[in-house]
Amino acid sequence: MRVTIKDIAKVSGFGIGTVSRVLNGSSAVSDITRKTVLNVAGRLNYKPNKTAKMLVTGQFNTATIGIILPQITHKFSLKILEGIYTCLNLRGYSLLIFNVGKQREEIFRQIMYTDFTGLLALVDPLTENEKQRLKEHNNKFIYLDLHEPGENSIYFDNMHGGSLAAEYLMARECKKIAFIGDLSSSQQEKERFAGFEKKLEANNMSLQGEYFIALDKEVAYTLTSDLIQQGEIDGIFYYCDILALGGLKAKKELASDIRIIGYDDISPTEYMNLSTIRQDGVNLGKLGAQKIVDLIEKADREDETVIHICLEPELVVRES
Amino acid sequence: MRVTIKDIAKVSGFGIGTVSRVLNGSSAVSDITRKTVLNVAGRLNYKPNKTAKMLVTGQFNTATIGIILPQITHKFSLKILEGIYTCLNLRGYSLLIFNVGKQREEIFRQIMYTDFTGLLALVDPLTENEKQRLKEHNNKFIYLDLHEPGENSIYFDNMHGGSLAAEYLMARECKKIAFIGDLSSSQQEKERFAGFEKKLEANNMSLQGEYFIALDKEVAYTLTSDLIQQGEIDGIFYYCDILALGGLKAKKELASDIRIIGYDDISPTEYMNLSTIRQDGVNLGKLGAQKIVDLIEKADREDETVIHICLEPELVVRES
DNA sequence: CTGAAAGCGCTTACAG
DNA sequence: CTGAAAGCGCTTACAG
Repeated sequence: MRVTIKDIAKVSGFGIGTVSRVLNGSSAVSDITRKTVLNVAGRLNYKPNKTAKMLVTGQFNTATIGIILPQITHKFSLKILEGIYTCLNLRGYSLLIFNVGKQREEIFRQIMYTDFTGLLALVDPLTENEKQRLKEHNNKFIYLDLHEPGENSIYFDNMHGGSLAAEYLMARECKKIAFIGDLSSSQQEKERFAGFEKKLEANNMSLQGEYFIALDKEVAYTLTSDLIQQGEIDGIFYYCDILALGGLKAKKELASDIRIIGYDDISPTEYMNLSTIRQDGVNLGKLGAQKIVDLIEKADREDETVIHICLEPELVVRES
Repeated sequence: MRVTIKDIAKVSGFGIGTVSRVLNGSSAVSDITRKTVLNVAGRLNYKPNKTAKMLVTGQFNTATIGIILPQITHKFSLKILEGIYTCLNLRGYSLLIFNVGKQREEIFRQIMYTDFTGLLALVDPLTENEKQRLKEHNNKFIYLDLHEPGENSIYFDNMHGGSLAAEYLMARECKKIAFIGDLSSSQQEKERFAGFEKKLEANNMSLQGEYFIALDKEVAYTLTSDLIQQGEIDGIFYYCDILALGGLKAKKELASDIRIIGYDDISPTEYMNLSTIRQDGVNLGKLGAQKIVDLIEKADREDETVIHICLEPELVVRES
């Protein structure tokens, strides 16, 4: 199979101890020995086994936090990642982003064999089986931007965010209000929608339309154009800024006085003067990193309180 | 020190084989044994040593690419990261982002003890010593967004980018041109500046001012305001969009007809109608990931050609 | 169902 | 300067 120092020893005629010494560049080896061994190692295409090296030198404790991050493409995920990274850097931890392209089972197999110390799971809930396996191996984990009773979770109050959006629209005299979401049907979306609808109903208004489309600016643009031209709608709440930005384009092009509001406050939103519900993703990431590190470093204590931190979003009023 | 299965065996009275069996949830153990062992393990706060487990089960080959990423906060770095992540996901690799907050030496110590297979180094050149250590351990690496003769590098043609910026300004009748850079004095900046200045000189023009400021929108805003009010400058090339966005704000507020151009084409740039030199960061990241994986997977072959890929930036003309 | 033993690939005193 | 041996913490046939 893989070539080991044993093979090098055999081929070169030296003992494994000597081979090890030259490979580590340590002092006491004769020049000729060094050359022969290095030569053989090269010919055999030797690659040291770091695992064995770690075991014998006792260099574990790699101080690594793993994260499961489904959609790095989404700007908002990147904010969370930025927060995590920043905090971890300060605390002296590296960050291992698990491959999510693989089958879920494959990820977990990998996790179980990786010497990381804590896990941050974003967005996607873990199955009972997965949680079980993590716990068996004494791996701490925290949900980020997602919550579940009984599990460590740090998340945003999406219900409240949804209700803020409803208030924004109602305060601007909108009477015929619609919701445009995406197809993910995530916990976040469900809650934003629920909070939104509930607030509307509390004010004796009912939703005039709800649409679930691909998470794509252009699709949102087209849909919004249609809606404006049909004239049945005068206010729209978009599940997130990506969609709202498409809507804003339609609103501008048609010079419509429809009111619209997005969610997240990602980078272009401010520049575009789009009203939105801001979530502090960087802060969520920082908090998550901080808590997981705390959890690990204080792991001895029997402090079994479940972490549940709910961050409040904030209405940002601009000119949309 | 750390508690091992040996300790559990001693305390519980069972052999280490049995302890191992219950810890792995494997079949053949009596219920009472399982309970006792689990109990002892719990009391002793046992944590399995993954390194040993890996060694014995032969589960190395963690398929992990490491990266050294100095400034994740910079939007452009995030684009590269996005590209890397996307490609790695497809190829079945995980991504380990090394802690850069630590001392450099500490990072390398960590790298040497981490079972990753390839390294992508962004922006910051490695020292001779560091390169040496990587090579000794047969770790492949590629520079990203940075180049160095003799080392694998994938990077942008910053000289050309600088000259494109000069052409943009000259084509718009600017006669008194300035450059605003940041304090990093990075390879990127030097080359953009050099390309810019050279192109100016080739057209018998000379730079009317060069300023090096903090990488901060507000600082760029203030400086640009001053420059506009002094009236000595009619065209500015900014090292990157972050700075140019500050300049754009000043231009708009003062309704100046000064011409400005940035670099990178990060997300808000398009929305703000700022002209810029676009670099495809996502693509750079993808290419880097692809090449490092190729390098690893074909490591046996004696294909020692140094990789040097230079990506061309592109002028994006908008209304600034 | 359980214990003793061999072994994963490497390092490092210890003799010589 | 070099070899033989012990050991890192764990798993897994092999007997019993």
